[in-house]
Amino acid sequence: MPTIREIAKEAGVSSSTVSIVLNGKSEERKIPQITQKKIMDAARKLNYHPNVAARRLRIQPSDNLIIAVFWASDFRAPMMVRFLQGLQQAILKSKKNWEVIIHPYQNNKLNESMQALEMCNAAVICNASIQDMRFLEHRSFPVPTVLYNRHSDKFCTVNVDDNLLGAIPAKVFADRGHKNAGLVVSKSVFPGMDVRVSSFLLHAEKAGIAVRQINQENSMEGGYRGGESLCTWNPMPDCLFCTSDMMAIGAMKALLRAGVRIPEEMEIISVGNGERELEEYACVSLSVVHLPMEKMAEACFELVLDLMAGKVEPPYSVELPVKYITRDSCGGSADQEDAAENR
Amino acid sequence: MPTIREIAKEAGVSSSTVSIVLNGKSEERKIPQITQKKIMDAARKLNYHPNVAARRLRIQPSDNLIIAVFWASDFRAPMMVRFLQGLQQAILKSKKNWEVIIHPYQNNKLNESMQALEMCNAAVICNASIQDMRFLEHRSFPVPTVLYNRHSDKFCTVNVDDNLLGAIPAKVFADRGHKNAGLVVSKSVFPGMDVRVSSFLLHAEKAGIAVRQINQENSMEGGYRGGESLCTWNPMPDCLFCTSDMMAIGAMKALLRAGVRIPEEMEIISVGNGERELEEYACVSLSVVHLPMEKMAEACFELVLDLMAGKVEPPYSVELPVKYITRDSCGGSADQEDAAENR
DNA sequence: TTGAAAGCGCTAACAG
DNA sequence: CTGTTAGCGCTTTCAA
Repeated sequence: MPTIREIAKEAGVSSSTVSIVLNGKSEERKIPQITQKKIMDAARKLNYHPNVAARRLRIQPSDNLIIAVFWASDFRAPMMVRFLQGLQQAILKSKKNWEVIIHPYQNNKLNESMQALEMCNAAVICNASIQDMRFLEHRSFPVPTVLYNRHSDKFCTVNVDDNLLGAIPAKVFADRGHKNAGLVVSKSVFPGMDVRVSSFLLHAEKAGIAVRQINQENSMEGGYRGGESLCTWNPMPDCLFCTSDMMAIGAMKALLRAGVRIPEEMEIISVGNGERELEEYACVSLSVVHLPMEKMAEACFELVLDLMAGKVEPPYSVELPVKYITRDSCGGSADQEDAAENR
Repeated sequence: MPTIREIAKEAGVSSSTVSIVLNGKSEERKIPQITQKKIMDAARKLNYHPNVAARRLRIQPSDNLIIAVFWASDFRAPMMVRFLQGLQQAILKSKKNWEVIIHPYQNNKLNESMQALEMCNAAVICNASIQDMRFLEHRSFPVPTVLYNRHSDKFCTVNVDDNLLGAIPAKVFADRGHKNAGLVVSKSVFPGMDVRVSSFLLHAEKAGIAVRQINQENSMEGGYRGGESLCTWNPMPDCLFCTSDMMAIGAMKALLRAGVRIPEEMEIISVGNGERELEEYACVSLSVVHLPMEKMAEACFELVLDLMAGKVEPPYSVELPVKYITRDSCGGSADQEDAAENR
């Protein structure tokens, strides 16, 4: 990367003149057109880009702190919104001046994004894949860092009980007398997901519920395909557990379209990882095991603060409770009539 | 903000020792516990936070460029996801090393977030309110900047034709013989929204369509309330235009619950500002005037590149076409049977 | 109208 | 084990 001095040499002027021109202050400093042009040409020729760190160091602006959130820019991107909301809340509560920057990264390529770490005062790393985790464990970190929804014996982390996330729906289905469950899952991208699934399978088995599993993409379309294949089974299951809201909504659409009545003929529970409204305003409002992402974000932030204050030493893990939210798609306490009308 | 040197003075050591300890390299450099403790205590006492710009300047890591996206962290947050996808696409195409950081900011408080501008090589500012725009117009910018979905005679901008966004649904309704329309809108947060609404009103009037307007919050809940009040009208409208997907989906739920058949008794068109799947997998798939956010993001990025290469001078505006997407909620070319089944 | 020089806060090489 | 020192790239006086 060329510096301002190289531009100066190329243009045959001093570096301060270059700085003036490049910052658009030619007028007030009365730099003649010819000089300006020489400089601009040189800058273009050398493909100059200002070094932002140097500029900032010099300008030395505000004294607020920067927290970076690393988030995978794949199918999980939509969930960033809930996390962000929680984080903003926590920051407001703290009454301190924190700026948030979100750094989207490619799955398995967290290592390529690490330069951003060096420009912040604290970091929360989310969605790390197994490979990304391996990278993280082997790296020394210049800033206080918290991991979201992962386990580590090097970092501070914030988690939920993945076992419960699978056990609760199994128990609800058992309590409601179901014996034949469908399970629509997406490809596991971190160990916790496997835990959820195997926990569901385990508790279903214990309760004498037969389970058949469908693997699909984590999207409404994937869920729709899952729902379609569910319809071809004989006998059809009488209940369905999906590991994401997206898939549940897709599956619901496929089932309704095939004439399956929800919840009368098929009760559905999902892992509540999407926006609340998405669940509430689904064709049939969706019963979920709520993943408290906003609360988790708050916990991440508090952990960062504690880490910085030396109140906590890594590794230290916070685990938040999950809760089952009953809506129309399974056990809806509200009027079943409404649910029927909604089909 | 205290510096490393102040810590050093406080602890009675040199600044390099402080640097070593604070970077967790005490072991390899064999700094004794006592010294470590002195330093840590001093740092804590003075509430030390490293200056990230200085660190970065020194470390001088990768040579990739940083583009910052400023996005309002309110009800518009979910739309960030689509923008981001488009941006990532554009970056991939460019074959250059760009890192994206998203900087969420509070509506009307863009000015407080501007320090982030100084740490990036380019910026796209989105969702600026009128007040934010006023601030922007009066400020000189150190980095190439593009405005998303706004008009300016200072900046480069990327837009759609807001007139069309209102005119198209009016025309579709007219062509389909409707005479009585509902209009659910959220509070205007930038002039373009007013243009969309007044354009719809204008073209509806021209076509002899009576319109009644409901103002609601931009959310599914707001849409639901809008749908509820629609049901109380006499006569009920036979078509509905919503200025956002969220509201349309909420309204649809209210209407279906009230027993209104969609599209037979009520055709719905929305401004397609949400995720495609959300529209496709709504109870009745949603016809929309598609807002090409991904394409707009790409255009923003290309404009940034052109700006940096000197191929373009601000102000320069790019306008992208919008297109009407027919789905079941209005004129669904597909089988009406399916639509009926979905109720 | 332009250049020389100081210095932002930090890290790392090297010297003690 | 710890301190001295150079310098990252930039902006901004101040002097010429």
